[in-house]
Amino acid sequence: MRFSPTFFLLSQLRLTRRAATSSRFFAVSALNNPNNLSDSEQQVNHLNLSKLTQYGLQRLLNSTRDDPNQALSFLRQLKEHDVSPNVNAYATLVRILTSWGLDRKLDSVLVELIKNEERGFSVMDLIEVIGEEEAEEDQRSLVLIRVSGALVKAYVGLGMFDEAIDVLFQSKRLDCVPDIKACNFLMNRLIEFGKIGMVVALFKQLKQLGLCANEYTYAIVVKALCRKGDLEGAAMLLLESPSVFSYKTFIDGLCVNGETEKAVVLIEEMIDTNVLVGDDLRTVFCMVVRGFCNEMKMEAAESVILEMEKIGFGPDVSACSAIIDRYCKNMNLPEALGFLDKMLGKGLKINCVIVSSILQCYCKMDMCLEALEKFKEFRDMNIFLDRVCYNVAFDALSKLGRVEEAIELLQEMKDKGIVPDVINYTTLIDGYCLKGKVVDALDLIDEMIGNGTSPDLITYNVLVSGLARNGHEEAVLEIYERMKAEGLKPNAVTDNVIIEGLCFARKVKEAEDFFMSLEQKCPENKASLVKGYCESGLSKKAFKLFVTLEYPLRKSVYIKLFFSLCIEGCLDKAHTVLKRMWAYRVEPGRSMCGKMIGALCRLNNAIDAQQLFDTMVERGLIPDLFTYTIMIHTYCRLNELQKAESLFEDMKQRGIKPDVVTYTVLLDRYLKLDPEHHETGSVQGEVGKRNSELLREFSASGIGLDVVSYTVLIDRQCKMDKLEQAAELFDRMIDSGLEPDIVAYTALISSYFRKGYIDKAVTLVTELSKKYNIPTEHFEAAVKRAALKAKRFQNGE
DNA sequence: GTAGGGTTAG
Repeated sequence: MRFSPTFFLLSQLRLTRRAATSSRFFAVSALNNPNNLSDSEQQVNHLNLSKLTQYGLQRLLNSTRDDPNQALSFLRQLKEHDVSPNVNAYATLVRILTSWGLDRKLDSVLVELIKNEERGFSVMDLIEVIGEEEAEEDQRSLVLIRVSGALVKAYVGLGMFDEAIDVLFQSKRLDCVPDIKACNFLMNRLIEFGKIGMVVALFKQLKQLGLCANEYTYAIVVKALCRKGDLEGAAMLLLESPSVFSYKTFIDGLCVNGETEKAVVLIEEMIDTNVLVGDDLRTVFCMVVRGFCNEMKMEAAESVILEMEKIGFGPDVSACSAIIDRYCKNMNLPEALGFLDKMLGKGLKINCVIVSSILQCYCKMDMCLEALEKFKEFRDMNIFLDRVCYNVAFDALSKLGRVEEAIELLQEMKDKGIVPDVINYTTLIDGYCLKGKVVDALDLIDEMIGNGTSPDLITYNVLVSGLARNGHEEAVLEIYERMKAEGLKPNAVTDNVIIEGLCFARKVKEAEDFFMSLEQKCPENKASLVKGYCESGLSKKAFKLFVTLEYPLRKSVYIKLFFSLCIEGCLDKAHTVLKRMWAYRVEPGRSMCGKMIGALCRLNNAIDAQQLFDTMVERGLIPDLFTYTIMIHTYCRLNELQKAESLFEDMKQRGIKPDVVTYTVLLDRYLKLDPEHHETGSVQGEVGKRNSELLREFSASGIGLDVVSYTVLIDRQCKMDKLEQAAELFDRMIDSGLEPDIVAYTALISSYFRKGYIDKAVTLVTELSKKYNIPTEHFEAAVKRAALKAKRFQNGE
């Protein structure tokens, strides 16, 4: 057959038009409408297909070479009659499709062929048969290249990489240079699947086989080397084939690998030599912005935006969204909004990507309500919100326990014509599970499947977690089996959420049984059992298991176990957990450090608290006000004033303002430091000096006093026998709207007693007992003791 | 060049 471009085009158009009708219609029309049937189709209809010999079949196929649609129709009808065409028939069909340039049809035929394991011949046989064709050499190799290319694509599409590579080498053996497009396709997908090593090895082998790599091939291998972190190797390869395409890939590689600065230098060179212009330039600028954002170099990122503006790119929405997203991920909402404002002023149009970052930020900062408000605001501003934005709203509502409203929002989204995807459904399923509405969660699974969206591993993990946490162990196991049946291999997370979930539901026995049933118990699973035991109040059992796990664990395991043991008062064990954590260099975050320091301080374990504190600072985590204060408090309690003072200095230097508690803690310590000598005037010494300093600083700071700080000051005056000043402070506290508590009363009362002001003491006692409903008998002994003391004092004893 | 969203948190 002669190849004519016009003819080729026409045939394609016709095929497209026909393909638009359903295949069912196609088959039926072929059978029911005899007038439209070609000779060969009529032959098929009149034959008993199941008795057709392979030879006859091939002849039939051959007779359709002028109409590939009919050839395909045959294939379909044969399948319906359970006839498997042999290798020769397939070779004929492949030849027909190839000669017509119907690549997509060829692809789907080959995918079907590969999937069908009962075909009775190997795919290599097919290549062989096609290779042996008697046609002209040009024609033969054209067909071979097409078919091997299509086969590679088909295998790659099914994730069968080894087979794809075999096809490449097989066709090479038949003297056909592998299709470069297919090779590129294969290598690209290998990268996607993280099989970087295979790409590099394949490239070397193909080059040895004489493959003519094009610029895309080089770019792909550059990408692979960059993924591996081998930037030098990538640079070397770049020199071999320096196309703009490869350069872009390399620049991206630099940015992704934390070498954005180098990318900038390279780009500057390329701008100077006019190699990079237009959209290519814009693209690499965006890469650089993203790179700087990933490296947290925000000034650099923002300056690139300015650079882009200078060149005339205007505020680029992609680059700007990268910056906003980074600020949002850092939970720096003011910067994010400030930058957005600035850019809006310069003509940036806000879009749903930017909106989603901002909404997400609110949620992360535990401001779900605000996120929802903003969602509505943006929606009412007529900004198009896509399924990602909706999903953030679903998540916010779910976390607030308002899943029903999330479902209403889902309807709103659907009404706008947005089809929910697997992530949308997963979020909502999580929402139902969080509320314990597992039946509704299961209904959603059915709904999504009905809408043609299959649950994925995460969906099932969410579901199974919800089922476990709500104590439905049979359902858990049922879904677990269903996952396997659907080819979704449960992963460690699946097993972990089941173990922890069942423990959460106090089904420890079931959790243990499940754990035992696992064929392979990974360290993560054991860690989850530790957490599960903690969850159900079995922290000692958890600890026993924990000590046998001699490898680093998830941060959350240490934290959970640590706090559980602290609550149970098992301080030694808690300490062991902490030491293990350090030994394996598992770093708790700032808030966790703070909490752990708090727990250690409450146990007066200043040494470990300090060590954790120092580790925190070393790792660049600045302790917050609470952490500083609790450390200062602990040192005060342990009478290590020097350490307390240096922490106090330290926090002020870091710009963390001490609050009323911090000042009170320090003042109280100085006050109590030298109680014996308060009357001899030693308060005028070092301690007293510091005390006055602190007081001045405290009042200068403008921080209002609270009940505790008033009490400390009252106590101080009492200890110095300045009872009038003490009483004055007491009144001032009441005047300022504060309610003196029992401690405040007691401080003054005891001084009155001590100094023999029995009447005043009794008045306060009466007031106190009335206010806090305490029977006066509680004070009788004290009153008697005080009265006796006063009498003795009067008698000069 | 499918930016940004879903799982093991107290």
